[in-house]
Amino acid sequence: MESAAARVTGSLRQRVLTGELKPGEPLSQSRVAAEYGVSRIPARDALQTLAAEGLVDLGAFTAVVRGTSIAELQELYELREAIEPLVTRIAVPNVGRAEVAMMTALLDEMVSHPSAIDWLGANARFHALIYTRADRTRMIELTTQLRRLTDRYLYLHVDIFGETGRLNLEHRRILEAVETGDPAEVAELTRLHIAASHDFLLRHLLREPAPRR
Amino acid sequence: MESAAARVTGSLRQRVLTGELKPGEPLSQSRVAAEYGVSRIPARDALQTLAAEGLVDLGAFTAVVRGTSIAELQELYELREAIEPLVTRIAVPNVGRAEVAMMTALLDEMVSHPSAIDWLGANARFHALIYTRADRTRMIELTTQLRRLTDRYLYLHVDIFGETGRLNLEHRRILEAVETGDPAEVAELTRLHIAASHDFLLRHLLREPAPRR
DNA sequence: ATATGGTAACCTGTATACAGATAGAGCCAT
DNA sequence: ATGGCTCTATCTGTATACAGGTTACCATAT
Repeated sequence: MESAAARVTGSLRQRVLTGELKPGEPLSQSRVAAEYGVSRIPARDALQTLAAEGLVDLGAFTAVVRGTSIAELQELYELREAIEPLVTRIAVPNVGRAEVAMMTALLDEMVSHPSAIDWLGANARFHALIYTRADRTRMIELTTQLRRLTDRYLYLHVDIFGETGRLNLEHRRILEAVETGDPAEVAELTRLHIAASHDFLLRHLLREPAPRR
Repeated sequence: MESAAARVTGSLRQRVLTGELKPGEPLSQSRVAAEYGVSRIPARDALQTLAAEGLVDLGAFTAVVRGTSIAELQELYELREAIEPLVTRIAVPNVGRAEVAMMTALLDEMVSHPSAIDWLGANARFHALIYTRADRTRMIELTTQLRRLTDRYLYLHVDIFGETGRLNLEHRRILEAVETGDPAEVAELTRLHIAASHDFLLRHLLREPAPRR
């Protein structure tokens, strides 16, 4: 069974990620509680969880949907570029046929032009299939969290579909290197893959009017 | 003013870190609440916070003080070795005389043989003085958290004082490189500093009977 | 027009109360 | 004696209630 708090957390997370709840929007415990038909306690739990994930700010007065900034984006990508290649290097020797098969399927799924949310989901699962085999619980948790936060920038500021071609190609290269079984090569491709997304986002953000609040 | 939840969180954190609360010890909301003379809600908040920090496990039935393992230690140090040199490289160009002066004072403090808890505190502040100047909120937060978790292993399993000589020397080298203003050099010295602590802990842990639960 | 003070609406932190879930002790059958 | 079952202690999740604190607005004074 799923607790009310978990349900609210999951729903709010989606709504913040997709931009339905906009940066700066206040999320009071009472209103969240009323909206989901629960009491304030699970609403409060959900907001605390999301705050720990970095999706909302827990101000003194009321919680607000966290804003975005180029400085934060920079920081998030610096972390991803440091950690994901590390996990990759550790994981690749343990990646077997089962994972390769599933990654191939996910690659097809991404090529078949799904919605943005589905594409990003498949993308996350693609990389997760490698990372899981590193057997590093905390690293994987951290990676998931960082990826969620950067994906938010994609949702909010960018139309992905100009780039899926390049991204699909990079994924194919990564998959090939996985099959070859060269950890350092996969790690380096992963780093480049992340750096490319960073550049891509940066180009779009610098073109936008002003960082939304 | 400090909320009841914050007070409980801080106190429990100390008690878990120093080993007064041992790995595996159950922490029920009710007992924590009773012990601190508060209601269950702030106790619950405190346990959630500590769970997010990785100091307790939030099982289905009751929260328990998180255990230690060589695998987790490995993972924590891998992360620290990846992130702290990165923050260092970014921060060093912004470190000024004020920081160097304070770091010198902290170094003296550490040389003067304080208690383990004070030594570790000064040590944390020493490195934090560099990191702060990187202006990377999330990285610093993450670094703080990782350091706390590894410090716990020092408290639980090791008597530091065999090693303070080496550690003080490494700190002095780091400080010198900071004064010279060579980011790459400070970053590398930091990485080695962390790796040395990892090795040190590992040697002691492998000598112990069994990983405590 | 601008500054000031008071008030109402809203929000959080915390306490208390209740229902459902879980673990462990003891009992029963084999 | 042992395996399984039931019962009770305890625990968590959630609802509701209350006591401050904060914000914003409006009326009033300058």
